[in-house]
Amino acid sequence: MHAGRPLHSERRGRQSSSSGRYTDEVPKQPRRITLRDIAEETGLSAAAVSYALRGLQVPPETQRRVREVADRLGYQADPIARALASGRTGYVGVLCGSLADVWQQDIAAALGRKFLSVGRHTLIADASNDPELEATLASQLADQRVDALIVLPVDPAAAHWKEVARRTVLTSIGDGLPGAATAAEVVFDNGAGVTDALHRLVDCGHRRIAVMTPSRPTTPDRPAEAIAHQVAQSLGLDVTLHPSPHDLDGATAVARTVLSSANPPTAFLCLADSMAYGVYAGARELGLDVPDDVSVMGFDDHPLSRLLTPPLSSYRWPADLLVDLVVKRTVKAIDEDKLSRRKVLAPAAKPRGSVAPPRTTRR
Amino acid sequence: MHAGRPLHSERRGRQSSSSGRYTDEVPKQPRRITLRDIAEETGLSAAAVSYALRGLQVPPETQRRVREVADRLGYQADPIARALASGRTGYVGVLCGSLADVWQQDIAAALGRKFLSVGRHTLIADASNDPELEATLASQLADQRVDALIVLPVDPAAAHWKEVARRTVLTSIGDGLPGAATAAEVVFDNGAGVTDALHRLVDCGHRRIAVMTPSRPTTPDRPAEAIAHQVAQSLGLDVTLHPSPHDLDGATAVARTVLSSANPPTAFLCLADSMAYGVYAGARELGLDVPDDVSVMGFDDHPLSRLLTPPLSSYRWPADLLVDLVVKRTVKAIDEDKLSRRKVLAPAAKPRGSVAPPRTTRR
DNA sequence: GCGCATCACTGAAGCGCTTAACCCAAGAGA
DNA sequence: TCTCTTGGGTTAAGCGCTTCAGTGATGCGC
Repeated sequence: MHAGRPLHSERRGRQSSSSGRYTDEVPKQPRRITLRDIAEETGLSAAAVSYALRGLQVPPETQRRVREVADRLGYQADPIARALASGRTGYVGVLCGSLADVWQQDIAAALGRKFLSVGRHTLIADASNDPELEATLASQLADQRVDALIVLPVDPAAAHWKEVARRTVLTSIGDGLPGAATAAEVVFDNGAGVTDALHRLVDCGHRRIAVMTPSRPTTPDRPAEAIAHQVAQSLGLDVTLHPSPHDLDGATAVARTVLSSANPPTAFLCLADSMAYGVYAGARELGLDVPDDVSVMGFDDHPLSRLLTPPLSSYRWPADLLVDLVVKRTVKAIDEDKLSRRKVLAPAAKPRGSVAPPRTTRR
Repeated sequence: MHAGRPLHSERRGRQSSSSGRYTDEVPKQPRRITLRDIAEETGLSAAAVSYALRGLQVPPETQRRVREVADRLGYQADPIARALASGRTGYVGVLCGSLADVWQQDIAAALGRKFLSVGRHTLIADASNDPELEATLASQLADQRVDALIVLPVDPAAAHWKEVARRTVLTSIGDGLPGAATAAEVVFDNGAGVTDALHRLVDCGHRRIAVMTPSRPTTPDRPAEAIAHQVAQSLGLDVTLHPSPHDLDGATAVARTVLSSANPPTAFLCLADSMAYGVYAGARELGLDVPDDVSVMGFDDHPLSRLLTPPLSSYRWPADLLVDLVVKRTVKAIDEDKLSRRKVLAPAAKPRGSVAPPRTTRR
C-alpha cells in the first residue's frame, strides 16, 4: 500500500479538486473529507483544526474560520478514528435481560433516543433471560469498547459484573449489582411492590398464589423472590414461584401448566406484565375467566396492559424519570468519572379489573 | 506522548511481566492484550499473528500455536482498530420508522439477535415517524461507518436514500426505495393486504372506512395509500386516510377524533396493529363496542393482538423469514458485494373477532 | 544441478484522529 | 531593555490493527 498510490504526497497537491487522479474510474465512495483537507484549505495544521473543531484552545476567530470551511466541505469526523485515538467510542451498550418483554423494549427504545440526543449511539443486546448468554454479551460489549454499559440484569448476583465494572462504566437498572463498582444504579423497590401486591391479594381472599418470575432457579436470592417468600411466610400463604420467559407463547405455556395442576392457584402475581399476558392467554385456553376464576397482577404497567379485558392490575415505575436518571448519571460517569449513589424507585400501584375475590365454589 | 513513556521500546523488553513500570500505580484497566503481545510470545511478527488469527495464509501448525497463545493470554482483537484499518466496522445500523410500534420493536430485536449470531452488532435508531429525523439519522449512521443500514422507511420516496446507498450497503424492509441502489429489499405486498382487507370489510357491509396510516400527508404516493384509494374508487367506498403515530396515546387520540366526527366510519383499517390498539382504546373511551359499533382490522399481527377482546383481525408477515432474508442478503452484500433481487412477501389474513357487520341502527 | 515458483513470514505504511511536547512572536512586568 | 509569560500554533508519536510488497528458504521439474 505504500507504493501504489502515494496517498499523502498526492493529497498535498493543493486543492481537493480532481487534480492528478486516475480520473476515469468513478469514485463510488466520494472519498471522505478528512481533517487534513480542512487543514490544507485553511493553511493550518491538522492538529489545530482538530482543536478548533472541538472548541479547545479557543482562538474564536480561527475557530469560526475552521468551522466555516468544515461546513462547506461537509466534514464529518470519523468516529472510528476518533475512538481509536481518544480511547472513547461514543457508544453505549444496552444489555436487556429479555427483549421479549414489552416493557424492556420500551426502555431500550427510550434509552436509545435519549442517548442519541446527547450524541451517543447505543448497541442493544438481548440476553434472552439466559445468565450465561448475559455474561458472554456483557464481555463482548466491553470488548467493543463501549464507553458504558447499561444493564437490566438477569442475574444481578453473577460474578462477572465486577470484572465488567472494571472494564467500563457500568449502570444497572432494576436490580443492583452487589459487589460490582457500578457507576449508577437505578433500582426498583420490588420488595415494596411484591409486599403490597401480596397483601392486596390476601385482602381479597386469595391464599394460593403463583408468582411468575424471570429468574432461573439458580438465582433464588433475588430481592423480589426473597421477599415474596418472606411475606408468604408471615401471612401463612401458599406461594409458589414459577420461572417464566417473557414472550407470550412461553409465558402462556407456564401459565397453562400451573393452572392445570392439581391444586391450582387462585391468583397470579407476575413480575412483568409480559408474563401476565401469558396468564390471560393460558386462562382463556382453559376456559377460565379473569378475574372470576383467576386473578392476575402484573409489574411495569405497560401501556397495553390497560387495554386488555379486564385491564391488568399492575405497578408502574416512572419510566421517564428512570431513563433520564440513567442517561444523566451514566454520562456523568463517562465524562467526569463521577459515580452516583444508588437511586431506588418506588412502585405506584395501578389496581384494575384483573383482581377479584376467588370464586368460593372453586377449589 | 513521545517522551514520557517510551511505549514500544518498553514493551519490547521481553515478557509482559510487570517489568520496569512505574509500579505503584495500580492499573485499573489491566492493559489490553494486543497483537504485539502475541507476536512476542510466539516469536512471530504482528502481521503474521494477524493473518494467522484470521485463518489467512494458512500454515496450520503455526495457526494452532498462535491461537493457543492468544487464548491463553485472553486476546480479543480491538474492533475499533480493526475497523479503522480495514474500513469495515462490523456494525449494522437499524433505522426504524417508529419504535413505538410493537411490531417494529420485535423486528428490531430479532434483527439484533440474528446479526449478533453472525458476529455483528447493531446500532438501533428510531425515526419516530418523522421523515426529517429519518434523514438525519440515516446520514448520521452512515457517518458512523456502519457496514450496512437496514431501514424500515418512513418516507420511501425521499431523495436522500440514493445518497445513503452510495455510502453504505442499504437494505429496506416494508417498502422499497425507488431510485436508490439498495443491496436488498424485502417488501410487503401491502397492496394485496389493503385490497383484501377493504373487500372483506365491504363484504361485511361497511361503506365508510377510515384508514390509519403511518404516513405524513407529504407522502401520499406510498403503495398502500395509493391502493387504498384505487380500491375505494373502484368499489365506490367512502374511504378517508388518517395519519397516526404508533404509540397508544397518539393513536387513541386520532381514533377518538375520527370516531366523534360528524359521520363516523363504521370500520377502521390500520396499517399497523399498534394503531388498531388505539382504536380499541378510543372506542372504549366513547363507549363504543368493537366490533358491534366499529370494526377494526390491523396489519402485522403482533402476538398481543390475538389477546385483545375481541381478538384483532390482522395480516401476518412471515417475520422469521423476513429477518432471515434481510440478514442473509445484507451480509452477502457486505462480504461479497452482491446485490439481491427484491423479495415481496405476501400477507396471510388472520380474520378474527374484531370485524362484524355494521349495526344498521347506527349511522 | 539450476531456475523458478511456493511457502512462510517480515517490514513498513497507512487508517484518521488525538494529544503531549515543543516553539515562536508579541505583550507584560520589572 | 530584558526576561517571563501567554496565546496560537506546529510536530510528531501513537492508538492497534490490516495489507501491500518484499525476501530468504525450500521444493520441484527437467
